[in-house]
Amino acid sequence: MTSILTVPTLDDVAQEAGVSPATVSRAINNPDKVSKDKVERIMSAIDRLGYTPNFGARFMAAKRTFTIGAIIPTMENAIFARGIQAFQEQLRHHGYTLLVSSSAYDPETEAEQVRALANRGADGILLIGYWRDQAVYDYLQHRGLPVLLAWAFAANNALTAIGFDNRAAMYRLCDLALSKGHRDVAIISGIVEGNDRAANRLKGIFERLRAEGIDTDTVPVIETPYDIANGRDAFAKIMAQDKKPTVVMCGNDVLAVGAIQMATEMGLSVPQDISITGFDGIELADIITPKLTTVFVPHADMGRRAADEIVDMLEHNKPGTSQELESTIREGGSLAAPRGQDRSTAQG
Amino acid sequence: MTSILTVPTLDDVAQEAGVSPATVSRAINNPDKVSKDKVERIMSAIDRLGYTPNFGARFMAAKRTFTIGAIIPTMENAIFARGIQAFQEQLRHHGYTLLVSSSAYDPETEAEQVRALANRGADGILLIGYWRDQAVYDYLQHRGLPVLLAWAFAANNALTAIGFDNRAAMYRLCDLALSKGHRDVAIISGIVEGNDRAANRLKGIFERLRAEGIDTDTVPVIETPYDIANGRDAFAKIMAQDKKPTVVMCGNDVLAVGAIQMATEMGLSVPQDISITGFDGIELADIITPKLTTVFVPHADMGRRAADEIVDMLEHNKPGTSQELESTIREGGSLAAPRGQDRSTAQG
DNA sequence: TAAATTCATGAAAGCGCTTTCACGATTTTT
DNA sequence: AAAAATCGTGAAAGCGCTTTCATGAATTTA
Repeated sequence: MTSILTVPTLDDVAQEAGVSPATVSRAINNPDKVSKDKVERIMSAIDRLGYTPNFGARFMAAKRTFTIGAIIPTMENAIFARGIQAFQEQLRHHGYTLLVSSSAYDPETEAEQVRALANRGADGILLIGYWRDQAVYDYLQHRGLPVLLAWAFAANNALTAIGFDNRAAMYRLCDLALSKGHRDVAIISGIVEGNDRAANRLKGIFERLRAEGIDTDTVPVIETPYDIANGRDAFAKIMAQDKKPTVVMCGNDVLAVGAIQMATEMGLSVPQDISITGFDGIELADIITPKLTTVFVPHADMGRRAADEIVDMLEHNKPGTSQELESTIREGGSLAAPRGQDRSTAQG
Repeated sequence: MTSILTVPTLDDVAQEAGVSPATVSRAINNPDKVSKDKVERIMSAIDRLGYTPNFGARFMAAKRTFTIGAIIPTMENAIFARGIQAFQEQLRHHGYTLLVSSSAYDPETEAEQVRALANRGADGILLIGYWRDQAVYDYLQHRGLPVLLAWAFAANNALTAIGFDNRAAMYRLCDLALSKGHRDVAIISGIVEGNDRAANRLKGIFERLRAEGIDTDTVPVIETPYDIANGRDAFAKIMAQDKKPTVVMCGNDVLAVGAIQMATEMGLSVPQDISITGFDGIELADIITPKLTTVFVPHADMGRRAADEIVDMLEHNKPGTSQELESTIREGGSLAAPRGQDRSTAQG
């Protein structure tokens, strides 16, 4: 047993191995710059002492931490939990550590956390989506910190991003709804302000509806934070109005699940009485009855690729290349032709 | 605009404010030890320069980081995601930062991450459950790092823990099943090795069954990692055997959801043909049809309390006091009297 | 009013590491 | 065999902060 509460330092290792501290440092970081026998002696000394390098000191001296910071809106949504889990695992393979924090969708908190991560020596930062105060991007650039954006992809944006086109995906889903014969659409959207993903999903629906000649000003839209309970409330509110929709398109699966629950409780059967769609393709979508018709996004894959990409950016000190991922529509059964409408002849 | 890629240091602030670095440091950490006017001058200099203290340097000099490390098995299970989210938020209120990593239920990974967190200067560490190599505890003690355990509570254990009694909770749930008339029980358990929560849940069932005079050696038990797909497979396997149970008790909700899905696919209706129970009380439990009869655990509350407790331990440098939380049974409808058994006269 | 405290401040040491520079020993080249 | 290049190593500086210690000024006590 070693002495109590004395953490061995690099100098201790040097002494134990009978070499200079410089050599120990090299043995750890550049073993090929040190003679075989000394490396061995040093390694055994390290084992004997139970030495592990002090992170703070290392950071101070080397300015590198092999740490990536990530700020996500919340861990409570499975899409981020899964994506970040994959991100972390892949990062580990590259020898990097992940520092996560969640901003609870609050821009101020996010900005603060960006600073915190920078000061903790994050070598690079992963953020969700594009929209945020320019000051944040300025700060990051000022500190020379590479940023990678995830969960979104916009073709003509200079920032490196890895994700999918929320607008196009929702456009396609809306297209599917129209093709089944729906013309009366209502929307339960996430909060759009400061959230380009939510905004683009909404935009995707609107664009498709307009292309169909539908006046989007008459389309009921409820904007509410992503939460099952909010999905329930919003659905109830929508169905309380005079003009009832035949399909309710939701900004994500969480809202859609709430909507389905409420529909069921109201005695409406989905999709016979009302169709409901989601977005994300999380587990919930597959467990609810009926299964959700939703946009499936490869979250874990995105996390993995994001890890590869940001490490690549760091190691080669290059800007990074954006990647667009495929999202696919998964038909679960919550979307069908509206009442009195034959699926095969679907056309308004 | 400040110069490119030059992060301001404390010395820069000192110069800008016309005071010594020592005074700046004091103004930041002990403002009452510095004259009013200088504090003001320093603060404005800090703002002007956009200074934020370097974490590594601070850690080196002060040996405190106001950082808590947490290692959870996985972020993919909502129980940890929610608990940790609450833990982090509460920690933030206390002025602490959270560093999370997940071990994927691998003891080696966990041990490694404990070291990593220690070297990053975590002031304290949160771990899940009791069971792990004594070497980990020794290491932690050697480094003088306070540990708090969560998601488990054992009355006569010296380690500070905040959680609930998995064994007793499962005992009660099993009791409920027996009281409905079930005698033929099968179990889908999580992997028990190295997981005291899983082990105790299993133990709780066994104890209750033995108290009823049931030979637990004849009870089918499948041990499998927590995963919906595994729950499905396990259920199928159980129902493929000659002796069919009337109730399948699952180690957590995730397994139970898989079991229900498979039961439904096999054409069995739950709970008429077969009863299924869960554990945890996550969202999924409420969304599946039928809703799960499960043990509800106040995960977010546990996270919040854990934050309070570990901060208290740190600030007052005291051992900390364990807290037992209440878990409650929530009847969802997936557990009912077995076929041909009247609920009111339930008795085998 | 003189002596004793208290207070605000700065100089400087040191936290544990990496890395530049210098140097002698070894190897390669001519 | 001499000159040039390469290699392994150690001394020492420095990263950005906190904190002890010393000092002179302001305040309190006797």
